Amino acid sequence: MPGVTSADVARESGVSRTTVSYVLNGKEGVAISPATRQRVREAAVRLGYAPSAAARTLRSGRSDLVLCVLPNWPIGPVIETLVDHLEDELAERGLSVLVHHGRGPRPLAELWRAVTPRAVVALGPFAPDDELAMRQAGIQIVSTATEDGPGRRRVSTVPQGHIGRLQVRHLAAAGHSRLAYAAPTDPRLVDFLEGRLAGVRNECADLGLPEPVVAEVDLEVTSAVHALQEWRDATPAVTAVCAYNDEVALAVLAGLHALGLRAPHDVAVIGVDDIPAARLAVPALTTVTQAIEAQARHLAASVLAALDQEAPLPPPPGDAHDVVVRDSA
Amino acid sequence: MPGVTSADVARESGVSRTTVSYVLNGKEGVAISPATRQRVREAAVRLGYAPSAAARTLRSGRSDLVLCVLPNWPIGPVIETLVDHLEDELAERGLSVLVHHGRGPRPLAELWRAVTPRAVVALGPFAPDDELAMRQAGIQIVSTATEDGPGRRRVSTVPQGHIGRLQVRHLAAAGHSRLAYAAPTDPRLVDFLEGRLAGVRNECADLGLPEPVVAEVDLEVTSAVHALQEWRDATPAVTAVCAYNDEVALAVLAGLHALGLRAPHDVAVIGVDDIPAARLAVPALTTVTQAIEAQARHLAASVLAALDQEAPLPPPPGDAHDVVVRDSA
DNA sequence: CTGAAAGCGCTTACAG
DNA sequence: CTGAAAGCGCTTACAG
Repeated sequence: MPGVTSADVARESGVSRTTVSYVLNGKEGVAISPATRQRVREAAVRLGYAPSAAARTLRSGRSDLVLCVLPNWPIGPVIETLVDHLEDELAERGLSVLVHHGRGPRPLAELWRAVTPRAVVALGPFAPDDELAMRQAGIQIVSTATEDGPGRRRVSTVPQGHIGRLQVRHLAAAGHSRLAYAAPTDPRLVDFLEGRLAGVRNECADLGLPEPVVAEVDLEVTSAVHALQEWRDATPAVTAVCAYNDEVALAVLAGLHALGLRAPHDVAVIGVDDIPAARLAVPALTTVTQAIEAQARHLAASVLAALDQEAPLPPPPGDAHDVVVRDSA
Repeated sequence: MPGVTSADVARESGVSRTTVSYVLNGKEGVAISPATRQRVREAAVRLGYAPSAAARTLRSGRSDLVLCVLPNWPIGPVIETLVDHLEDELAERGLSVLVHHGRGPRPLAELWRAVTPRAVVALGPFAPDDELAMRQAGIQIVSTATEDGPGRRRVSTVPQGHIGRLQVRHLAAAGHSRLAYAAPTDPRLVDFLEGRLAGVRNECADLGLPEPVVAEVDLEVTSAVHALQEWRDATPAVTAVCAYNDEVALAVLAGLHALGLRAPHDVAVIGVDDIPAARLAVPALTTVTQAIEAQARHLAASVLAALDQEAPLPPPPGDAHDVVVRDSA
């Protein structure tokens, strides 16, 4: 039986729909006898009444949904954790988070129209068309993208460059001067790659180190072996590698092993993310972690600020990164 | 300006809302002059008209949304891929997939009421209350859970036991007879653990091998070292390990290395999932893969079948698993 | 203290 | 070929 309505509850408890609505929504300032309230609530429970969100949304013009649009790159445990925390944070404010894996060429339009979200959290860029249309529909957009569009609230841009700088700083402190960068081959990662690599280059420049040698490394041992040979042949030879992320770093480690070399003795390696496999690598992988919880909290606060209209944006989370020193560098 | 309505389009193009609706929805059987159709469509575009999903849902009682509820366990790349494929498949039928990370203690109720989905895909079990309520609301439930509730369409139950059997079969074929099982410590994985471990036990029994020795291994080297010592001290000593998944297998490999032992010479190891790090391990990890695309296709077909009412359930995907033989076993 | 009524935006019999 | 009207379920001024 799809559909117990407020009218059913009203009939069952002998009051009007108005009263049902007042009681169930805890409307302040309306004096309704405790007995009536009780009766209505019991009837609602007995009947298994659930208000229609569609009707509610139609009436009020807004839902309690936050749409989180994931970008077109591999998600991984970091984003997963971020989304989890975001859900927790927003749930406390009565907002439900729905995630859309924005892969493929499908337009977002159908989706956000279908859910009428209060806000959209974009964990990556999306089409300007979509963005404009959402704005027009009064949907708040909270974006981590780097560009600060017209009216867009730029928020907690994860400073990719900072990650690269941290890698270099750690390596330089350990006495390395000739660095390489192991870039991923997945084209979807290009935005992040550019940010992190720029950080690496800039930090090298600031420290007076030579330009890092860049090579692509996919998640195969042979690929890493090729890159390592190239790096070892450079003059002066590379002694340390910044990897785009832990998986790429794992590949470099595997390549090292295949060549009979050892980290950090022959070549030091540092990754990014601290995935579970990082501490299990041989040698255990030194890596840069991201303070995901802090970022999630900030993201949640930004969403709330966007909804509370002119509330000020929360300050960005402090240094959200840290180096976990293990054995590989 | 939130809200261009069909009335605006009607006014702009000089027709009634009825006609607007007919034209924009491509209603068959109604003869509307091409000129009018054209005019309406242009007006809609010019005004940037977007039909209100809330109104539509209220009217028709159903949306084009499929809610995918993720369970309370760590997601990982396998589920991620599954969801991606599911989205692609269903998008082709005009259905949008929304994912909810069903973690934490929050009830699902608010959520599914808020989106009024056509169907809910449950990648894990959920509370009987929620399930009953959804049924009553006319929402189709497609579940991969093992129990076949009243009226629930059980679907593509991923045969966890089969995974365990494959692991044992591979190890036995390589000449191992005394096996161990490396179980994860995350309590959220207990359902899967039980299924896989039962498969391991049953296959051992069927093959006439002794009971496998079970120990918990978390994602730390020390934990794996302890387990390995226990296994090596058993009589007869363990010569091969089935790991719950690749991450646990990686931990066992790390433990082996810490003890100065080698796989598969001293102890063979086989995982499950074929995560990217598996092929990068030293030695490269032998593992069981799941044919995710086939499972996603089947899941999508099941959803479609559930919506098309009495359409027959698609046949379950064939043997959806395979052993990827690398160096560790 | 409580109810009748309007209206959110849409679709769809039903009349012309 | 096209329009007036009803109704999906809700909330909320406005009257009593």
